[in-house]
Amino acid sequence: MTKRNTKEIILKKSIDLFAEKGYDNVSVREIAKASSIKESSIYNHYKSKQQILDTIFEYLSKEMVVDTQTEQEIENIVTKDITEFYKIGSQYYENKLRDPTNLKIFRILFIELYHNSQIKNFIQKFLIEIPIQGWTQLFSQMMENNLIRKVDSEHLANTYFKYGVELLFEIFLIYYPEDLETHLNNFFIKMENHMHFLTDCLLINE
Amino acid sequence: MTKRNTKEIILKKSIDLFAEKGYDNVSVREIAKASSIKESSIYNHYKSKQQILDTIFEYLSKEMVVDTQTEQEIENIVTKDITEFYKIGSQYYENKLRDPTNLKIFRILFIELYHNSQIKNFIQKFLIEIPIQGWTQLFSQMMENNLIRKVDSEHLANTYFKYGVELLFEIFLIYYPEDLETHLNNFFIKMENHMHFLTDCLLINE
DNA sequence: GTCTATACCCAGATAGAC
DNA sequence: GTCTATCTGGGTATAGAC
Repeated sequence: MTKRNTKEIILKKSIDLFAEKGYDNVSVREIAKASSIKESSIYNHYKSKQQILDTIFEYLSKEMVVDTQTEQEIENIVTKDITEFYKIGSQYYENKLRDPTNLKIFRILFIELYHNSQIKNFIQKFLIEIPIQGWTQLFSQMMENNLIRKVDSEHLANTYFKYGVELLFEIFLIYYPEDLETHLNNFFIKMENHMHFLTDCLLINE
Repeated sequence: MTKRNTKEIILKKSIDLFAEKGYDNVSVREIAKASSIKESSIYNHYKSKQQILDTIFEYLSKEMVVDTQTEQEIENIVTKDITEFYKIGSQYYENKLRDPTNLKIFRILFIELYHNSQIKNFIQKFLIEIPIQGWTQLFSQMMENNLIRKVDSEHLANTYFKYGVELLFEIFLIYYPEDLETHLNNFFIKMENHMHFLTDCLLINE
């Protein structure tokens, strides 16, 4: 049974530790100890501490790819129901955030954000540009379908989604890891309430 | 002229360096070099690196105190003009954010937030609780004055202000220090636009 | 109050035996 | 592939002369 996959254990334990204390505040010695291995052995699997971090980001990048099924769903919205719109638009993020490993990696992203341009690009893309674009599209459709009044759809998308991003900053930078499950559940509830609040404000008066 | 206030120079240079690279990534050696002094001399003014950081936070805490004049102004709103409401409500934050030293210290706060409970409390208080409370009060007044439709004023406050906090996270964690001036100017413009967007959505139909 | 010199510790990483 | 042993560098902080 040489099948004790050391390389993967090192990765898992690194994710745990980086998420808890930040990359800089975790030593290779700690990772080694957590992995029940000697420091030097780590270098048989990763050429440096940095490479462990790179591997983690690589993993997440693959995770975040928008599958073609979701893309299709967004394209094919013909329903007239706001709830249906909401479900389709939020499903993608909910799937990603419900995964425990992803959560830890997100925590790492938020911690290291300030001095890592790779992360900056990632966050800008996946937490700002893509979502705002998607929600703008969805709100535009709602307006065309006369579900809500016609206003600046991009500003509406920002109003909706930046609220959520702020909540994520709170969760990952302030509350983590306390009551993570609870905060996350509240997050989804709040986002749905927020959507209702906004669409209520924009109801068509007939 | 023994009036070359070393203690203050050390503090200023520390603020610069911590804001640039984060507390952990700045060494006492660096601070000494930037202050044109030897490492050991720093310990004549501060008993540890940590104490320099404490002094910085102490400074900001004094800065952020709400003066009684502002409090009075908020109490005494009798005007019927939305713009006037907005000015009074946002003046306090604008004053704080226009100061270059405060900006650097805010950057430090955002960087160190994830592992410093002192900062967590500070941010929760000054960037979440107090503002939301203040804006809730202001929106309530607007509703009583029939300037906008009656909706959940606290949710409206969150909708308004969390948008701004998210922008601050972007500015201090992603864009800093590039085009800081520009981003800050845009921030104030965006916040005013956002206010108009929300109040427009809630205009009374007569 | 500032200096030189240094103590002491822990970081990341490597060499080479098994 | 894992170990022991060790290198090198940089970190915070102190002692004691001037």
